[in-house]
Amino acid sequence: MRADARRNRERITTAALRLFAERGPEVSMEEIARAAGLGVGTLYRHFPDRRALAKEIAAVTLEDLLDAARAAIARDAPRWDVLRAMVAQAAGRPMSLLKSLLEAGDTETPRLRELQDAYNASLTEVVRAAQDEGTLRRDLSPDQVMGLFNLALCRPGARADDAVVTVVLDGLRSRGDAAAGTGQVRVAGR
Amino acid sequence: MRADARRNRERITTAALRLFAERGPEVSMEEIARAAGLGVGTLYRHFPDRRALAKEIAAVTLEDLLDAARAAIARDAPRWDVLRAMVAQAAGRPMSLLKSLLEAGDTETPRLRELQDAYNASLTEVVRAAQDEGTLRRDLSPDQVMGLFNLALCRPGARADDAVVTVVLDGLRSRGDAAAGTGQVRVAGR
Amino acid sequence: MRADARRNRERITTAALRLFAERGPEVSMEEIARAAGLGVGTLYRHFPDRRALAKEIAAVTLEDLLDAARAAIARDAPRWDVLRAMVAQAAGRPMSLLKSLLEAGDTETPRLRELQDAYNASLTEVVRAAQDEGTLRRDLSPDQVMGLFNLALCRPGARADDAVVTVVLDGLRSRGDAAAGTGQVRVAGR
Amino acid sequence: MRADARRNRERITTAALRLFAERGPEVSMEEIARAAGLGVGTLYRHFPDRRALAKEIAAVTLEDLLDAARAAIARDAPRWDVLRAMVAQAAGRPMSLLKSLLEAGDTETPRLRELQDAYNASLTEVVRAAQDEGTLRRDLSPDQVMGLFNLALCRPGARADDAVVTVVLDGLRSRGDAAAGTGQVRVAGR
DNA sequence: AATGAATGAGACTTCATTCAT
DNA sequence: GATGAATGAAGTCTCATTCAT
Repeated sequence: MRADARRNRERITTAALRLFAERGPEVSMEEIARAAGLGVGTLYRHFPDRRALAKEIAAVTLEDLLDAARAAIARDAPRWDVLRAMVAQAAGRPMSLLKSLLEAGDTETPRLRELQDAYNASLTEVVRAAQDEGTLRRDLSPDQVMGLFNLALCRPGARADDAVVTVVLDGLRSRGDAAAGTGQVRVAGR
Repeated sequence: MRADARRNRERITTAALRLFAERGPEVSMEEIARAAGLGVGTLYRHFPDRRALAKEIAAVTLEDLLDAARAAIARDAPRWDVLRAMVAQAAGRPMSLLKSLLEAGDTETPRLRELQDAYNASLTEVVRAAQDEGTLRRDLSPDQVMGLFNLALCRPGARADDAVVTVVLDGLRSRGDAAAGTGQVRVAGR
Repeated sequence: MRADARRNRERITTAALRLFAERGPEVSMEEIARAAGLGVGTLYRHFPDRRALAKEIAAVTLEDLLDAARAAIARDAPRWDVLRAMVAQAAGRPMSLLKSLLEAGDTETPRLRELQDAYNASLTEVVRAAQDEGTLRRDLSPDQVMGLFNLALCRPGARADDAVVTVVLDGLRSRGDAAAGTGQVRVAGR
Repeated sequence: MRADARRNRERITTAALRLFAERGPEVSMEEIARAAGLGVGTLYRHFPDRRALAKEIAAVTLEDLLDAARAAIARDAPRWDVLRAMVAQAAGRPMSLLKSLLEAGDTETPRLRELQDAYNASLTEVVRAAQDEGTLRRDLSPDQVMGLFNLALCRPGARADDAVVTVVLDGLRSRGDAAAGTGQVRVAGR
């Protein structure tokens, strides 16, 4: 691939990443192209159709999250903190895109599936460990935890420390844990 | 209104209620008509435009929720249980429609506004009482609680006792409360 | 035909006459029915379709005009005055409907055709006589005079003595005629 | 703008100009597109909506008329002849479109408004001068003259020398003028 | 027979996708 | 290879016409 082609592809994914994150999964192709400073034609040269672009963005996002997750996992810290880090990482990403792709249930995209599997595997690992260390409640499967993360983060303007995330994290905390619920939600005047 | 017209109006609202709940606020008029076993024209005879239908469905939903909320409030039970009942009532309703209408910010529909205000008032009342009785965490405003409910329930297939709702409710529970977190999430195989 | 049926038919034609005259040939069937205080169904019972109603209104109008024309013709007055009377009669009638039907060129409606023929015959008679008496310019066919009348009158709010009618009549006046152009147009401030 | 785009835009305006002139202001976008040999989408790329197309056609028409009017005004000829030239220019143009836009009363389109004002100014100038030179009857305001022109020309197939135009012009001629009414209408067999 | 509800074709418009330049 | 113009299917809405009550 030529240098300019690579540059264009990059511009597209950057623009799409931002727009999908800021405005949800329904942004028009025209708009993405405009934000990338390119014509639609170029967009379609790089991605055969809208789904392909969406999947690419999803994949890139998952790769990033996976890298960050692995880094967090490698650290010598309570698994609960690793979980929190994974949530923090996901804030500001196009999670609603991930979710809508997941809901659409596309079984034919190996790369995406692999990434999802890998991410799920990492998450599962952390979830199990956190459950073992007694910080994460035991009655949830990793998938369900994933669902809750998605939920907490699939909002425009989601931040890692806002009320929703805090409450969800507290809800995930093990009940027997005395240290639970130390996070305080800032009461905002709407 | 003639018997057949009433019957058809009912069919329309039933179909719309279901489709908006199952598939979100973007279902097409054509599809709603089809689901009701009617032509599009009939839809438009009963509701001048898409917004009107959406508002009607929203209003009906809010009325139901409000009735149920008032009934629950009237009962002699812990306010926490009232909150739970309100959440339970909302499951399976077109909450995402409510949300999108709220976001669209239509100030010109008195009935809807009144219902929203009344519902908010009820919720606020319960929230404050639950915070007073020490079951609901004190660092959240009623609006934030509302936001969390919306979040927990604006999903296709949301159920009153699924993992998401359970975790969110637990996250809302006051930390000092020894009885907290008794609810068990069923571990589902995805 | 029963008495109430006749009454309804009358209501319809009255309403249609007025609406076609005031608002042109595009009024909706619904609106005509409403103005008549009836349901659309009743309208369609009396007139198989929109064209039929339009033709009926056109026919009624032509009949009226024809009666008035014949009365005027019978009088002992200059033929020019008869012409003017015919124009005056036509003001406030649904002339644009007549025109649009004429343009649509429906050859299959005997009654309408007969009426048009009869009216044309009367007009032709008057036109020829006026041309003979030297008041109407000689370079126009009766059809063209008819066209000009239509033109002068196919306006919402056309009145028998407004600027347009005056100018058209003056333009029709024979040039050699010393008495021509006595009519003064009121200069309106728009 | 690319060559093909310009060509297509031209095709659209040409087709629209013709259809609006021949069939009035209500032609469908579909039909205009078909007449231009293009898809509807292309129409909408060039003109955001129906009104925009209509305004463009109106503006182009007014520009043409204004140019021709100014050229005629600049000539050393009786103002009456200038008036006639202005009428002649307008024949075959989509005057009914102009009229309907005027009636719709769009105050938000500066260009169109300027053109209308400029054209009205030119016409007013010529009308006053013709009244001063004694050829145009004095009992009409420029607006009324404009109204008569519209009337004479808002017909499908209006031609500069047909019976209607001739009669209207003769009706506008000053009565004291001995030379009046020299124009002969061709008697058509319709 | 009267009513007005139901129908569906057609109008306007948007946007994912294809294709000429 | 890039561009943005062209396409047409699909969505919302209207209205002439049909039909159940």
